[in-house]
Amino acid sequence: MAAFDAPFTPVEPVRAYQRVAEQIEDRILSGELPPGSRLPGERELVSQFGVGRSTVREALRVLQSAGLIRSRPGDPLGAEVLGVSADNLSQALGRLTRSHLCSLGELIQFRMVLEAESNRLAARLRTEDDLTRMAELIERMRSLAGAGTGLRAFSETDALFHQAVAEASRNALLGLCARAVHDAVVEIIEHKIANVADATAWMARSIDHHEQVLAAIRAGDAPHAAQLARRALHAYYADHVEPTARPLLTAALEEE
Amino acid sequence: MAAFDAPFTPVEPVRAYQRVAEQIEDRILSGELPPGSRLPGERELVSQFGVGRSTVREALRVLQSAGLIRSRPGDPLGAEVLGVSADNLSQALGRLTRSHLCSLGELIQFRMVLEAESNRLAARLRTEDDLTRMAELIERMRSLAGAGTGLRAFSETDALFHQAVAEASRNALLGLCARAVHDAVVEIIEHKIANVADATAWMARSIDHHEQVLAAIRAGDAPHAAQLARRALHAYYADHVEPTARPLLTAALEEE
DNA sequence: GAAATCAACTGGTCTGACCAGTGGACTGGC
DNA sequence: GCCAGTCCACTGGTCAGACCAGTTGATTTC
Repeated sequence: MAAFDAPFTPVEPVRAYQRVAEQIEDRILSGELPPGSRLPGERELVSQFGVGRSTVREALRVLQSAGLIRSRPGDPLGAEVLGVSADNLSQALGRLTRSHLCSLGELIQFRMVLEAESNRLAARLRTEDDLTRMAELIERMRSLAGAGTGLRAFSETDALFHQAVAEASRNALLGLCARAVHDAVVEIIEHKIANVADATAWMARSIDHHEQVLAAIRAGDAPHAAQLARRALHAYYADHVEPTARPLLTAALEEE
Repeated sequence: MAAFDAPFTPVEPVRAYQRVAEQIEDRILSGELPPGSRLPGERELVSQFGVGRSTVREALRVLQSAGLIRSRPGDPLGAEVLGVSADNLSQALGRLTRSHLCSLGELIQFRMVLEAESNRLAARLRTEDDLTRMAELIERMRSLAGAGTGLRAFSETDALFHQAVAEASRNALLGLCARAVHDAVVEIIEHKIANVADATAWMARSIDHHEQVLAAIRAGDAPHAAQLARRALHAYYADHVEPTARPLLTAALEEE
């Protein structure tokens, strides 16, 4: 049947650097080269693959731009394997936005969807351990806010809380994407974020929000947990998006 | 205040190829180099940037692996600008799955979320033009199924329908990501997809589903439109995911 | 006028070289 | 024995020049 409309597919040449990159990528993704391990030096790879150094280097460039490895001049151990992360995703999302293929408003709306779904699933599937961990993180946020140690440590704990929710939702992909979108958003309106007028008040409100989320998740109230994420993001970002996009953002607010 | 916890950030060296790649990427993303336009030849870029050819080539490799350009040996016009697409996203998602950082089940679940939300928003925001276009595409699917021209053309029209829904939802990002996830899924279980026992029956069911979606969107019944996407994906893929993931997939089925 | 030929390109690859930076071995003084 | 300083082999980053296979368009040939 498949022979009807496309008996043959066009064959395009495979470059040498592609096959080198593929071989290395396969070993990284299969776990044979775990994060933290080292690749041989470039000159060693040259002799192992039987190609020139420029070919090896182009392959390494591709892997590096995909965030799979990192290399440092002078390092006698060779390039370091980083493993797969969400960096590449957020980079791609940032490009989409920068090229005006999608707007900041769409990014925010997308994040509303992801976090809401994360919360919803967490409310249904969370274990006691998940709840304990989330409560711990909120406690840590509270102490950080009290100590006045600045926003950076607070934001890190914030991210950990979201990660804990993602774990409780039993879908790592939701969490990874939400993180990627978050990073892309921060990259775009970073300067405005840094200008939070009163950091203390902001942290207090953030803690309050997280506690509500935790309560909803603990109670297993999936719709409410989802709605909390939507509302919080809308309230926080609505003023930052293009005025024309605001009605669309509001359209994503209610499920019903 | 920011001076408290991180007065200085570490400065890492910027490689020459990075700055070359950045300059070109900026021009592509800003629209100054629209899709279809051509970059100068490598030797020309060498003299414009004042760097060696290997540096230029590594920069082009990075851009090419990001899907922004494409080059072909012997082409006197130089590398072609492709613009931003979802390819990079699906590539990143495929890597996540291949490295077992997320499972096929999570991918499917993620797609359920995206398509459901796309349908929901489309049901609220669609215009008459959107509805007309969707109806046209369903008509085209019907004629393709009747003509027995094979699955490929049918699947293309299918993709166009989903794109039309995404347009109606006024959030391109949802559509792009759904497409990326779709591609990643196809890449993983491609062989099983190709083995659809009875293509005719499958196409008939697909058309039926699309008609239901269109009806819900036309009626403005957002919850129902969303639910249709969830159910269809669940019904189609539930048998293909790891048995342990099935309860999780089912958990994402109902909103309530 | 159509077909075969040719020459001037292109990108892909290889080689060999140099540089700045890194880290371990070696050496000195204590 | 220990620590500081020096040194050197080696790394990745970059450059220059070369060759090849393939494309393209003009030129020649019939």
